[in-house]
Amino acid sequence: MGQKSRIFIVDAQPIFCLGLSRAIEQETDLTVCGHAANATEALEKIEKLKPDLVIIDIALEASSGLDLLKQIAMQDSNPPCLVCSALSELRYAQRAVNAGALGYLTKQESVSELLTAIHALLKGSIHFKASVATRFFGLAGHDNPKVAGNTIDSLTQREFEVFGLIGKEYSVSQIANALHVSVKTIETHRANIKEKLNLISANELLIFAVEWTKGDES
Amino acid sequence: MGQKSRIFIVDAQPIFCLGLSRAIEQETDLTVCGHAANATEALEKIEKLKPDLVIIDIALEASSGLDLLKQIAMQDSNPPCLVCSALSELRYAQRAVNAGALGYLTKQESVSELLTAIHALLKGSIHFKASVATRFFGLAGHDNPKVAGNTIDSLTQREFEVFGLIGKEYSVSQIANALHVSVKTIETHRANIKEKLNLISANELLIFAVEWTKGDES
DNA sequence: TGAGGAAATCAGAGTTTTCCTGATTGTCAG
DNA sequence: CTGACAATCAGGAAAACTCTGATTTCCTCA
Repeated sequence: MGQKSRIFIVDAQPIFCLGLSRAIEQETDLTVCGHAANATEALEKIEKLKPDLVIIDIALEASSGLDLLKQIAMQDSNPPCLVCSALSELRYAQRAVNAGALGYLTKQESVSELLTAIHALLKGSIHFKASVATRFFGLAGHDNPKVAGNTIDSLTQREFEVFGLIGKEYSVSQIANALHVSVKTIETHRANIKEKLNLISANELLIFAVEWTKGDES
Repeated sequence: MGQKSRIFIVDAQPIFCLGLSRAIEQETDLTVCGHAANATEALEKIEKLKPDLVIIDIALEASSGLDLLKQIAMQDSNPPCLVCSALSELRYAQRAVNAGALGYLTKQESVSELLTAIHALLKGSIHFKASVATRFFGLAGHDNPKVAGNTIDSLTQREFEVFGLIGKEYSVSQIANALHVSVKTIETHRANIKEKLNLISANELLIFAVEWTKGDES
């Protein structure tokens, strides 16, 4: 087999990083070529080291891993990226994919599952849980019309405003008041947003909006 | 020195567990005597193994690490417990202390910081960040009554169950169904929970509960 | 031992939100 | 000028929320 595949890790938790490194180094065909705890450090080192795969957490310090994913995608060497996060894949997998990730793994997953995902991405395929795949990509069924197009980006200007206010925990009536329109209008916007984001209940929408708003500034 | 101090790990993330083990085993005076991913498994093994120290995550699968802390405190051998969680210490440290923890470490902390905390607890002292200590225990000042007062710990058994289900995004009727009681009962519980946690709206309650429960889901 | 309190259960009634079904107006591209 | 899309709004039924109560059971403690 000769050459080992070189993996770069981006994670803000040193202890988790250590575990990840050990799990990878146990494999005969894999090695860790470096790691970083934040986006800027990661971009520099990835540019220089040109790894075969990047494992990246969404929750970094001072920035979102989603932004980092987009920036990596714009680099000359564009290595496949596997997201490994404690955050629920039902809420983040699709955003990760839109940012350029080819796989999503929760930190609750076992070491063997991790290695399976790594090898899948190195062979050029993708890795997601079945639950995520069926819900967002319609892989279980047959036809998948609008598919992955349903993200924040597909929201209209007004819908995005409403979405932002939901994320700030505004009630429907408060939003209507803030935007000087009818409550009914806001209800329609909310329904459209849910449709576009594949969200089922109002509670899901609230949580998604709050998390999105939070992960965007901190 | 002879005997190594034996440490038991309770964490639902296998990869993090691995990192923790490696960090501990690197020390000449420490060893890992076992680990568990959930509360029941942890209680059994701790009873049997009688470790010198337990490192425990708050976000376990299907149950809270806080309950586990309380149950450990009721065992014959009552080993010191160090909480190591991704959740903010400003928000959860006090609850951990009330449940019996002697230290709180975030997963963002370095390996050396981890080892410092472990050695502190093994020597019989406690380990908290200065920011936590001053805020909750008044160590900078003088008097400390019951501090911040309204926490999760003030919830009754039933209220806590409801709180947990809210965090799993159950609707009111779903909770009523799951617990085999009237919707009205759940509404009362929710009102009481809001009162105790100083939450104003149902949305606030939902978000707080989800934040709390985060990590338990898959 | 019995009075008080906390926990858990539920009801009535009014308000708000949710979730369907629609509809109207304007804008802009082909 | 037509069709697609964005933004606005309505009606109505069901669910959830909020408030003010009430009952029962169980435990404590004076």
